[in-house]
Amino acid sequence: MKSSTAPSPLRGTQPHCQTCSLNALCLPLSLNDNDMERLDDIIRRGRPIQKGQLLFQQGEPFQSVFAVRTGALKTYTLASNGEEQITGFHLASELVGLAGYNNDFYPLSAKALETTTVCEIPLTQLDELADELPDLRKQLMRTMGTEIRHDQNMMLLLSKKNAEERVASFLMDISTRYARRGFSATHFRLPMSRVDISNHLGLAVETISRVFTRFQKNGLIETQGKEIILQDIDTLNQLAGLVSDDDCGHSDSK
Amino acid sequence: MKSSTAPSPLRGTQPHCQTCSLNALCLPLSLNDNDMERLDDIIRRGRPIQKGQLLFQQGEPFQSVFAVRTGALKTYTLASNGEEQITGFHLASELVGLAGYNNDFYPLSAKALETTTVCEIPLTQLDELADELPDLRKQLMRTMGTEIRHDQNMMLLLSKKNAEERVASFLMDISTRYARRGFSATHFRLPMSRVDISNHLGLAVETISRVFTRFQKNGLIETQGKEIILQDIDTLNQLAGLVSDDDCGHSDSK
DNA sequence: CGGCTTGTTGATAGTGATCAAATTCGGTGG
DNA sequence: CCACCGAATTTGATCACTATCAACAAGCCG
Repeated sequence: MKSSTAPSPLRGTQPHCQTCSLNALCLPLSLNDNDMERLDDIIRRGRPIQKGQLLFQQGEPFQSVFAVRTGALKTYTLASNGEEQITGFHLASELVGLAGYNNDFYPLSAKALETTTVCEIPLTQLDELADELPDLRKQLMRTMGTEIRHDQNMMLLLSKKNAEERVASFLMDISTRYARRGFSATHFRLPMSRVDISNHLGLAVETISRVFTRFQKNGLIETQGKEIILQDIDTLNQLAGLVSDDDCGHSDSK
Repeated sequence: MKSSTAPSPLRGTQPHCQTCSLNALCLPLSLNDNDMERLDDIIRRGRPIQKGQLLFQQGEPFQSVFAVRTGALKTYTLASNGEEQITGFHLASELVGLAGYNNDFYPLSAKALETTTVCEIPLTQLDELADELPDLRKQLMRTMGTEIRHDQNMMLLLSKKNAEERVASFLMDISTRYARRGFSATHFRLPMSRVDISNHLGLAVETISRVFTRFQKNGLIETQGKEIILQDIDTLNQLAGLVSDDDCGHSDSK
């Protein structure tokens, strides 16, 4: 049995899944103590990644999956003409890289939006463990299923929503994810730049800026640089036409 | 060992994975004979679905995953305002429904584009089998990974490409998938309507129609209703800015 | 053959992109 | 602590792509 002899959160201290405050949200979710320890054994914790640094790059050999411990990442794909599309932002406890499963090479790149620490999970070992721990297998597939639903919601957003609806959807998405982590759902800091937001939402930067100011004039939000306060969640939700990520529109409709 | 006593393709004949011409593309891929038989045992083959019929509907209890045997399906999600976004078309051998994994309810609907037969795989049994057959588990995860990459390519298309590029991408995607099934890559029949295409690509029907005629004038394609001939694949590919679904942009770029 | 759905073509308009410029922010060094 | 520089953001003016509206043609099926 491992003992955590160093309770101080100093750099160099190796944390473990068992004591990680995120284990109820992260991959260990639903694993029993024994299984969690086996997962913990294959995880590598490296030094922090600085803002702007790449965690992995499209085309590199696909070797590991990552879980964000602190900080935030963006993942993006490159079109052959060089244009990039940000496919997602990843906050603490979220898994990055599973999109590449079945590929010898990463099909996307991941870059740190701020100083970020991650747990690295080597693919070969994760793969072996997935065959031995049914709960882990299920959790991996659940994570992939969630990713698919998220991406399909993004397709809907990109193909059917106008600029205001996109921004509202985006804000509510981030809000929900912060709330799930125990942070305020109405007052938070956006870790990404306006350019990143515009890229992700398929809009021009200028449009993001204009919608933000319009929302502010209408009393929906309050912004101060990257700090943001959601003042009228109901209207934002309505604008977003949002269906929360988990109920997937299951309702009495029709 | 099962024997196929009825070689005639009459209705009512129950085919099996072992003898299915699609087993090299479908879920049984990479399973050995023994494993394939166990998978085959849990599969149900029902009567054909007629054009326009629903295979399952968003919000219904999530009970089964399906593999298309013949025909074609579209899957789509509904926004809360009722607008629908077609997230994908599914041809023979392709799996439908995995996007809902981890959900108690289907997060999307599936409708037949033409008379279609499917293999139904009950989720609980598939789930059990996935824990017993490592190859099946890997294949399921590969399928989900492919779906994620496909959806992320769609995000790029919807957010960065103009009308002509979208249509070219679409045509090349369909072409590639037919070719993989042994059909012509240049001469095929689109199973979906123009409206479906426009919805999927985030364009108006009229725009689809106009791009088709423009392509025809420029000698890129030849159309006759749903029949289509690709006459200049190189230019189409270039327009698509396409990166084939499997190499995911791995190249010497940069 | 007639009614209805699907697809095509034309004219116009609107949303958001693009170009240009001003302003603020963030970090750095004096 | 403040001045300064480059980057990020905001604001304004104009343009373009594609949506929308309208009408027509062509399949499709009873």
